[in-house]
Amino acid sequence: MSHKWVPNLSVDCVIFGFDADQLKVLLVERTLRTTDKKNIVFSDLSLTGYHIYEDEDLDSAAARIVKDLTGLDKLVLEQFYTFGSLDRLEHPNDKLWHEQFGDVFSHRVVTVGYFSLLPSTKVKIAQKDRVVRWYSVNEVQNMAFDHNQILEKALFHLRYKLQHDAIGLELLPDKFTLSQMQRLYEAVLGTSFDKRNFRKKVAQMNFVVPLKEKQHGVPHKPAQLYMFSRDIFMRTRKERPYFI
Amino acid sequence: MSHKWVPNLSVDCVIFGFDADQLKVLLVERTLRTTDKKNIVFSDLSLTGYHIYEDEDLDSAAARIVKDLTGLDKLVLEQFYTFGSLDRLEHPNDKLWHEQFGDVFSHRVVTVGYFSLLPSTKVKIAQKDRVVRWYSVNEVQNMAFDHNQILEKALFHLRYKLQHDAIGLELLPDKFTLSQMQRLYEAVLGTSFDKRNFRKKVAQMNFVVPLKEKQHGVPHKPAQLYMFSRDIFMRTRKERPYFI
DNA sequence: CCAAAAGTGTTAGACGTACACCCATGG
DNA sequence: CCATGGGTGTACGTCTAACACTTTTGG
Repeated sequence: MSHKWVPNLSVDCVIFGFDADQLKVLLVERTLRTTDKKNIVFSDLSLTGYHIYEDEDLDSAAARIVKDLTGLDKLVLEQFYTFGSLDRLEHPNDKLWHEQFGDVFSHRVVTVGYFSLLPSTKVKIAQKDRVVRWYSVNEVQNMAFDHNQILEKALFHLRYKLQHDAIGLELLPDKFTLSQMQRLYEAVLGTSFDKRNFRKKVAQMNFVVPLKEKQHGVPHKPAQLYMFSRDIFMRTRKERPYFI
Repeated sequence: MSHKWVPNLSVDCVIFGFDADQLKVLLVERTLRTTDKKNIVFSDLSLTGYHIYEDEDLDSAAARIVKDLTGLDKLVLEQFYTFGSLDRLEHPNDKLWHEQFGDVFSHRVVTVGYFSLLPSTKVKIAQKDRVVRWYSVNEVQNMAFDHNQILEKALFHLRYKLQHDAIGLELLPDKFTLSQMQRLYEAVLGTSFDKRNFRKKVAQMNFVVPLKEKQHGVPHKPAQLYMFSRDIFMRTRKERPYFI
């Protein structure tokens, strides 16, 4: 791997996570300081992205970026849209930011958007030099570059995938309860479901498998735990597309 | 417009058309001749694409390419996927083709795929220097570069759009019969529908509007003509997603 | 024994699917 | 009058949506 990057091509990854009852997204703080490093000019948030390398294809670049940030590989990672407006890096803050690098980014950069799903509890974020945190998707505003737009489009695709591919199960921990699953669907789709009807639907999804195990130490009736069988899902996905 | 193109970024347009009962795609002949121009080294087919210009965004590049080829603007034109494998231009024929241009394309080119829909009868193809024709999507094989793969992915998106956005109506002429519409859906989705059930569905789509007009000069009972009201479609699309 | 979330069935209406015959026209 | 595609209704089964109470645990 040469690590010589292509100046006008990047990949941005929208890493979604789910935690208790909120849909989260993993973001990096971008802080511009004065040259003496004493004062902050501005500070905002950006998606995790980087230029692609000359000898690396798009999917690998996305996988590398996610791996570097979370330490995880083998995530669901899917390309959803490519952004190439002429003005995508033209906000005043973005220009200041680029000046820091001697203006090497002055031309238009086309970025390929990928999204990734994982239970937010799975991640040990190990970054010394950058502040990386989970943010609730509802609370993020005024991100760097055109990243609000990219997040918006990623959300749209996530909602679609959740309804057509049942892929949202990637956002849950390995063992989960049906209530957690329902809260995930409600958080992502922004609706609410009837508990009984939701469970009837799930009962038809034979890739959601009950375990011989229940919750422990909860101050109420312990719930049945389930797992997602990727295997059964792959074998039966064609017979029937599942919707909630 | 500077017309200085970006060497590692292109747009490829998959232009779908529908004609009687076949789904077609507009392709360009790519013929490599020996330097004395007397003999043909090889000849195959490619999608219509070109590099983007430095001062042009992706959507505009796609619109320009379609306009140059068909003379039409204001088409449905939608980005569907971006292709950036390292080996996408590595087939022996593709290498020979590039050598013709003194190898300027020797690095990896990332291409953004767009698809476009129109009734194939609407197009007057006006190209002196290139052979451009409609081909049935079922009959095309061994296209240039990775264009088979791009067409495959475009087809997938077309099928999806047809079922979820009723956008396939763009493929029909301004006035059409319900049988034509049914043949379109059958050709694109590769299935067949019961005539009565299909018509019941269409009856629920209030953006498919009956005209005060019938077919003329057909050797059978003349069919009611319909039009697609983009206006009604836009106003009602949120209330209910339509599927066939 | 209280609070908290888990778990469970029925009914009415909408929708999907299967199926066969008569109609209007041009030649 | 024949060939061709246009046009129509019904019945059955499945899916959706609305709705309320009992259970099990920890504190």
